[in-house]
Amino acid sequence: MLVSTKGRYAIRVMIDLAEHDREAYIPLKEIAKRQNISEKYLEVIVKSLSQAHYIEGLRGKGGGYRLVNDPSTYRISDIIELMEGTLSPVSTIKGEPITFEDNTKTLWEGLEDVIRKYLDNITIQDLSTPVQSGDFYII
Amino acid sequence: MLVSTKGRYAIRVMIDLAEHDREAYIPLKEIAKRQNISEKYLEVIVKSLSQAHYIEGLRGKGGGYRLVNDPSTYRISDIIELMEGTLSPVSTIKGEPITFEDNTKTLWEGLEDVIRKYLDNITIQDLSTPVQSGDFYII
DNA sequence: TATAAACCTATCTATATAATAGGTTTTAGA
DNA sequence: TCTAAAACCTATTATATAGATAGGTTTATA
Repeated sequence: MLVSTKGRYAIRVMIDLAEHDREAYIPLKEIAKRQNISEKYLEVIVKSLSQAHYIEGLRGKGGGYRLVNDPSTYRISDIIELMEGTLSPVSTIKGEPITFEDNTKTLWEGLEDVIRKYLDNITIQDLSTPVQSGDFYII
Repeated sequence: MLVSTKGRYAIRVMIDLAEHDREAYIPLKEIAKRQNISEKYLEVIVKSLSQAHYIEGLRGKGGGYRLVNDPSTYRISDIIELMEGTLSPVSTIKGEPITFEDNTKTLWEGLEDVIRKYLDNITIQDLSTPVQSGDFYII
């Protein structure tokens, strides 16, 4: 498994935020309910997203989270790399890259390459249901 | 991590066999030494390869393992799928495919697709140092 | 008949995954 | 000014997976 629930849930949180009022702060409770993920586990995930300045939190009543930038600027590759620590398809030893035997070195490098190329070209915007111009919000 | 040591070592065993006398049976002990992998752990790996009829073993003195087919017929995708159980980049719950939220379903399917396409087109032969016509064997 | 090999079954340990628990701090609004 | 709602913080726990190891039995060959 290349992408664990942390990576997957992080993407869903970002999509959720992208699909709702970009100016407003959305409470985690709401996201948890919509995405059917425990609020406590989401806390773990948004912490990373927040520290990376992908999202920002506002404390206190009326608080929540919102995206820092436009959904089109968040590449899936970056989110996964943030959450998983790497995009490499093969294991590393104590954080150090493994020493590949020559024969398979290019195999794994090439694989990481196609994975990265694919995920580089997909953004949160691509995965978000666009807010229709006909939609209206109660602000 | 998409590919664990099981998948990686399996590929190395296959390459090792491809690079040596195709008719002869190569003892695991030799492969273990060359590849610097414990013989006991390799036993676990060759068991799967053997059950899948990718390689065949011969017991007793003078025995060992050899490839069943030509190196060009072994796709890396198949070997990894055999060893890891899946080529899917995301986790499954109790062996059942996870139910994806619609937004990201195509994301993960697309990712599995590019991974498979890449690995489908590489065979054990591609990773093996070809036996030169100038080389000679003592048979 | 000794030796070398595959083959078999079980066990083990460390790490990563996936979460949960129980708080403290901050802020808005009644 | 108090209360509610929210983020934020630190620690713990359960389970699964990864990555092996141990100790044997069976089989074939020279």
